[in-house]
Amino acid sequence: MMQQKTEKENTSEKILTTAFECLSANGYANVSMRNIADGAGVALSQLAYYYRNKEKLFSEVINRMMDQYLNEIEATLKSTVDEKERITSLVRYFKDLNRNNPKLLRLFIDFTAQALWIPSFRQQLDHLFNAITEIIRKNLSGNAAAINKSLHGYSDKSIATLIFGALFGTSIQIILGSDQDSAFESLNLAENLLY
Amino acid sequence: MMQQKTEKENTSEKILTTAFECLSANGYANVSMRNIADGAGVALSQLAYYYRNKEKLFSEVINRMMDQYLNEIEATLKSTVDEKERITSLVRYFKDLNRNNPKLLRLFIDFTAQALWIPSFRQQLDHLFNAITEIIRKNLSGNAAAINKSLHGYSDKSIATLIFGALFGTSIQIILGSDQDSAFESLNLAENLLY
DNA sequence: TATTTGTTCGGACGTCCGTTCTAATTATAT
DNA sequence: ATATAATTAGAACGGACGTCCGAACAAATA
Repeated sequence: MMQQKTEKENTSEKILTTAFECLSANGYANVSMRNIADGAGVALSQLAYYYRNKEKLFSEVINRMMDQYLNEIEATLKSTVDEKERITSLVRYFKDLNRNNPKLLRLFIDFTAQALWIPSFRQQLDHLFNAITEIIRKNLSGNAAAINKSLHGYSDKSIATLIFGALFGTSIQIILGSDQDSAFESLNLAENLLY
Repeated sequence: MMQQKTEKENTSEKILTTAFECLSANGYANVSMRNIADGAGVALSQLAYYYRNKEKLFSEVINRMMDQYLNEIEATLKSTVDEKERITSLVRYFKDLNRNNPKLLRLFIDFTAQALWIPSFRQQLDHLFNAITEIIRKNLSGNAAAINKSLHGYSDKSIATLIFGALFGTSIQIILGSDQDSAFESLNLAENLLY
């Protein structure tokens, strides 16, 4: 029946959104399956029923976030007509993330650390890194030329990796540092440098 | 007596070095006090005797590393006579870390994630971030001038934060990515960009 | 030697964890 | 209505965890 099917989707979905909230607020190691079950208002065994185990559940949370935000990034870039401004708008997207969505950044930083020790997470994160740097690489256009004017022999991929590294590394300092405003200025600096 | 004092230092020291090995190999969440006690060949209760609890023990491990490597960095920079080369040699130091001391980088990445949830770790990491960016800031000399030739209004601190962010973020990609060599090229690129 | 002080040890406590199992309930199909 | 499958709830399992305690031991003092 329709009713039952939507109920089911609601249950699995509620688990997933609750898992995101718990994980982004407390981190993978500090969140138990019981926390999530209680938060979602479902029985503990439901988590295993829909997602098998904790690792797969977290993996699914990350997958959702990856899909959503990679699409957002691509959409943002496509809507930027001036090619030279595309990298700039990407930096702006990162600034928005820091300002308005620190939960997501915390989730990804925590996931990054987990990926050090859990092979399946590592593979998933590698995919994310490649997707992001590939997006950057495709939108370098003018920037790469400017860089290669003075330096030679560096691939677009290396440039993209460095740019993403700067954005990611600076975001970590913003999230964790004591004077976040000062660190945030570094993203403004990055935006101007890349224009 | 002398004998007894060195014995004591040996025990506490053995715990500390074993803790470093365990933590850099498996991460804070995956290492138990029993693992460390077994690895060091001492009784479990010795860990509490010398370091009170797990959090303090890890904190002490990090403190040691901070002292050691901050000193190494300062020494490296002081031995670089040409002022314009100092940032370059700092990037080289980071490259060495990626090549020869991935254990340490893993430890710091894991510690960074823990700092998201544990206040005392966060404070400690903030201190480390400030120390590193301050070192970079003091040694900018020519670089800042070059940047400020085209851009105005950005403090040396912002520049230093961005540089460290780039080094840290790129290192994370090197440690976790599947093609590490390609990511490593980004550090070479950073070195050339900053010269 | 007797006493005090600093170490070391093994073990136990209570708690929380992820996972699994069984029984009950509900929906679907015959 | 009855049988079959899907879904739910709750309890229980075995294990690992950080922490704590009291006894045993060694060293230093006097």
